[in-house]
Amino acid sequence: MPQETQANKTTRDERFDPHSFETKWYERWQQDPSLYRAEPTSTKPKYYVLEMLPYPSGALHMGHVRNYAIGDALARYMWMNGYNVLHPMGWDSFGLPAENAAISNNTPPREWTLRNIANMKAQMKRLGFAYDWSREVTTCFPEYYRWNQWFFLKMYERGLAYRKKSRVNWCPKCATVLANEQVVDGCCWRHEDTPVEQRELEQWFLRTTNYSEELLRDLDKLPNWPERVVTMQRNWIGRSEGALVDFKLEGPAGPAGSTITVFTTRVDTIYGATSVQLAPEHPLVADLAAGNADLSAKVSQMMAEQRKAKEVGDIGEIEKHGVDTGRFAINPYNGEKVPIWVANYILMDYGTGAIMSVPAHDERDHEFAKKYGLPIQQVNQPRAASEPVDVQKAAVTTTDGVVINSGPFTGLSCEEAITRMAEYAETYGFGKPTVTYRLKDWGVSRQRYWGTPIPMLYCEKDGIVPVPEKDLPVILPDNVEITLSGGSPLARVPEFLNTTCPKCGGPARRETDTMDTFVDSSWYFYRYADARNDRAPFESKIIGYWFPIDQYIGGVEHAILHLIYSRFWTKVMRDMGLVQNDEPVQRLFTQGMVIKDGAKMSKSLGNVVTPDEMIARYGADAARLYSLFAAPPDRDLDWQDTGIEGIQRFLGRVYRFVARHASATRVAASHETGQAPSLPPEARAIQRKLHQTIKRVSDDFQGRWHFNTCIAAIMELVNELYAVEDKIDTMAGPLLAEVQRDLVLLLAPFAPYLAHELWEMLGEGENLLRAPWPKYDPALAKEEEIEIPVQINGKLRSRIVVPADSDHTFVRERALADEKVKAAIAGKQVVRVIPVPGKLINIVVK
RNA sequence: GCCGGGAUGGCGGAACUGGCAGACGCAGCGGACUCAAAAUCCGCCGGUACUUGGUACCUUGGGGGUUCGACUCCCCCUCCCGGCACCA
Repeated sequence: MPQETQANKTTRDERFDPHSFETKWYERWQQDPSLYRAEPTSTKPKYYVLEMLPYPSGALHMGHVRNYAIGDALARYMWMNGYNVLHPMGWDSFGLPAENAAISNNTPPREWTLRNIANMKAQMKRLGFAYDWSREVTTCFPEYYRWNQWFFLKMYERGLAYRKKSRVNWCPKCATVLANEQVVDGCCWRHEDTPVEQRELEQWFLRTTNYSEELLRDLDKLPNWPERVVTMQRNWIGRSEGALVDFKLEGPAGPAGSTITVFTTRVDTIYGATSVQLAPEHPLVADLAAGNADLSAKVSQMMAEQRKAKEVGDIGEIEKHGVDTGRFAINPYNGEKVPIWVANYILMDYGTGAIMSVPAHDERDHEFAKKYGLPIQQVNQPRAASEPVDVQKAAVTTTDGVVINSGPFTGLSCEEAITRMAEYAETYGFGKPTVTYRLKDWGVSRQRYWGTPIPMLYCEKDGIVPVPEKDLPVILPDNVEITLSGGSPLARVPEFLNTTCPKCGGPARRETDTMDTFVDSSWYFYRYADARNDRAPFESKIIGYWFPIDQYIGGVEHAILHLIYSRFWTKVMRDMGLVQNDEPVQRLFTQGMVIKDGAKMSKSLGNVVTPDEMIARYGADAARLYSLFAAPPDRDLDWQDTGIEGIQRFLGRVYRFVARHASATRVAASHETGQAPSLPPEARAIQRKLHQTIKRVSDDFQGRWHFNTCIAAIMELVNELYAVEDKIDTMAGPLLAEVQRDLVLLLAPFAPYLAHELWEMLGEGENLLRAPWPKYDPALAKEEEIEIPVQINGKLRSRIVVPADSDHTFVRERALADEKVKAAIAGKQVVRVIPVPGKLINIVVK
C-alpha cells in the first residue's frame, strides 16, 4: 500500500481531461435507454419535475442549458432520495419559424423541424440531461395533434369553442391573427418592432372567460408560485366589481334598441351623473347618427383615432374629446334627463362600452366636463376633508365619504351606498350588481400552414359541421406552397379543402385555419404521463398518479400566455371528467435570463455564447455547473467567459484529489470497520466541514434553490481538503473514504459526468443515480469551539474563542478579561452587556 | 399613475429570523515548480490615513429614523428591470 500511495503521488500533475471521460460516459448512457425511465407504478413516492418544452429553433442556447441544468439537478437529487421521478422532454414543434425557413431556404417545414429536433436532442444528450426519452412528445406529429383536434371537438360540444366575427389583432409580418396575450406594447410578441393592426375577421374562440372567476380565485391555491407571476395573472384577468344600470333613451329608438346599459364601479355617485358617454363603436351610436352626416363623420373619425392609438399602443395618451349627439337618456334613479355624448376615450371592449359621466367624482369625467362646460354636481362628501372641497376645481374620488344630494340614499357611507343602490336597481329591474373582467376569450384561429388543422367543415346545407371523432386526425397535408400573403396556405390545396359533409353527404369545405401553437403547449405535460396512448389523449388513472406536476421550471416570459392557457385547459379537462386536479402545477420556478455584457444574447449584438463551443472548450459539466454557479437561478445571469474557466479549475481540483486517493479509499472500503475511533483534530475538522456541506446542499434543494451557494460550499470543502492533503494519509482511512464518496455524491446532481467517472474510480459498482444521497449528522456538523466577536458600543473590538456550548456568564467573563477589551473600556462604566448566544457579545459603556 | 422586483469591492455574487459586511469564484499582484511557457500548488487582494506588523476611521444607490447593534425594520428620495393602465 505505501508503494501504491507513492505511485499516486506521481500522478499529482495528471492532466484533467473532461472530454475523454465525458465521451466515455456519453456512449455508455446511450447504450442504456432505460436509464432514466420513470416507473409506471412504484412503491416509491412520485415526483414529476418538468422544464418547459423548447421550440425546435435549430440549436440550444445558454438559456436552455440553464433551464435544463436546474431541472436536471433536481431530478437527479430526487432520484438519489428514492423517488420515482418523471423527467420528460419534448418539442413544441408547430409554429411560424418553420414556415419562414420554408420560404427563405425552400425547405419543407416538416423537414426543417425534424432536423432541428435531431440536432437539439443530440445537444441535450451530450449535455447529459437525464430525460425519459421513451415519453418524448413532438407536437407536430399526428399522434399528438389529433388530440388537439379531439379536445377542440369536445369543447365545441360543450359550447366552449365558437366562431364569431370580431375585430382581431393582425401581425402583418406573421400574416396571421394574434391572441390578446400575444400583443406586447401594441406590437407582435415575435416582432417587437411590428405594430399590430386591427382587422375584422371570422374566427374561432375558446371561452376562457367562462373560467375568469376560477382562474383568479384558484391563484390562492398556488402559494408555491412566484408572487410576481401570480400578480401578473391577477392583473391580466383584471376583475372589477361594479353595477350595470340601464338608462332609457328618450325619443325614438332605432334597431339597437332604447336602452343604454352602463357599467360603473361607483354607483353611489349616480345622482351626480350629468351625461352618458358612448364608445364610438357602441351599436346605439349608429342609430343616433343615422341621417346626421356631421355626427357620423365625427364618429368615424374617432373610431379611426382609437384604432390607430391601439395599434401604436398609446391609447391613454390621446387627447379626450367628444361630440354631443343631441339626444338624451333618463337616469333611472332620479328621472333626470342627461345628454348622450360619444367620446373617443370610451372603449367598446371593456364593460359595456357605455359609461355614466360623473364629473364631480371622476378625474376623466371632470376633465371632459370642464372642456365642454357640462355641469359638475357634488353627491359625495369626504369624511376626512382638511379643507373645504370644491368639485368645480377638482374631482373628489375617495370612497371614504358620505353620500349627499342623493334622494333616499343621502347619508349612507359610500361603501354601503354601492351595495344598497345596486340592490335597489335589481329590485326595480333596471340594473344589477355585476363583475367584469379584462380577460377576453382566446382567439385560436391562425391563417398559417404549420399548425393543427381545426377539425371543422362548412356545408352549404348544414352550415358549420364538426369533423366526426372517428375521422380524426385531420392530417396536415405536405407539399403546400407557403407564402405570407393571400390568407391560409391550406385554402390553396383543393385535396384538403374539398370534402363531403358527414351529415348530408353533399360537398363541404374544410376550415383552412390552423390552431394557435399555444394550444399544443396547454396540455403537453399530461401527454408525457401516457405518451404512447393511441385510444385517448391519456388514461385518467395515470394522470391521477402523476399530477399535479411537483415542480415546473421555465422562463418568466411565459407567466401569462402559456401558464394561463394551461390552467384554463386543466379546468376544462376537469369539467370533462378527464382529470381530477384543479391546477396543473404545484410549484413553479421562473429562472432568470442569460445575458452577456449587460444585454440579452443576440446575433445582431454578436454576444452569443453557444453550448457547443462551451462543451468543446470546457466540457458539458463545466457549462452546466457554471450556469448554476454564476448567479442565483431566479435572477438574470451575466455570462463571463473567464468565469467558466474557474469552474473548470474547480472540477479539475476535485478530479485530481479523488484520483490521487482513490486507491486508499478502495482499500478502506474493502474492510470497513464501522465507527471510526476518535479522530485527530485535523481529521475531525474535515469531518465537521463535510457534514456542514451536506447540510447546506441538502437544505438548499429543499428550500431556496440557491445552487450558487451550494456549489460555493462544495468548493470550500475541497479547499479544506487541499489544505490538509499532505497529512491526509495519516488520517483514518474510513474518513477519507467517506469524504471522497460524499463529495462525489454531492456533485452528482450538478456535474454528472465527473461524478460518474469518480464514482467508478472509487470502486463503486452501483448506479450513481440510485445511490442514496448522503445524510448529515448534526452532532458531527457541530463546532466544538467558536469564535465570538466582541463589540463595544456596537463596534467590533476583539474576538474571543470559547467552547461552543459556553453559557453567557462564561462568555461575558472571558470577553471582559480580553486585553483589547480591557484597554478599550478602561476608565469607562459598563452599562449593559448584550449576549447573542453563539453569535456575538456587545458591551455597552459610558 | 398603480402593482411587483432590484441597486453591496475592478467584476459575478455571499451574508437564510436585526448580530463579524464582502463567503465562493473571476480579474489583478506576489511566490513555488520549470531552461522557459502553459498547467498546477501556495499567499495577498473594499477604501483612506498613519510609523511595517498593526491600529484608527470610512464603506452595502442618497437622506432621515428606530435599536445596544441596521445590507436587513420604518419614513422620504433617485435610478434600473418587469407587469398593468383613459378599465369607467
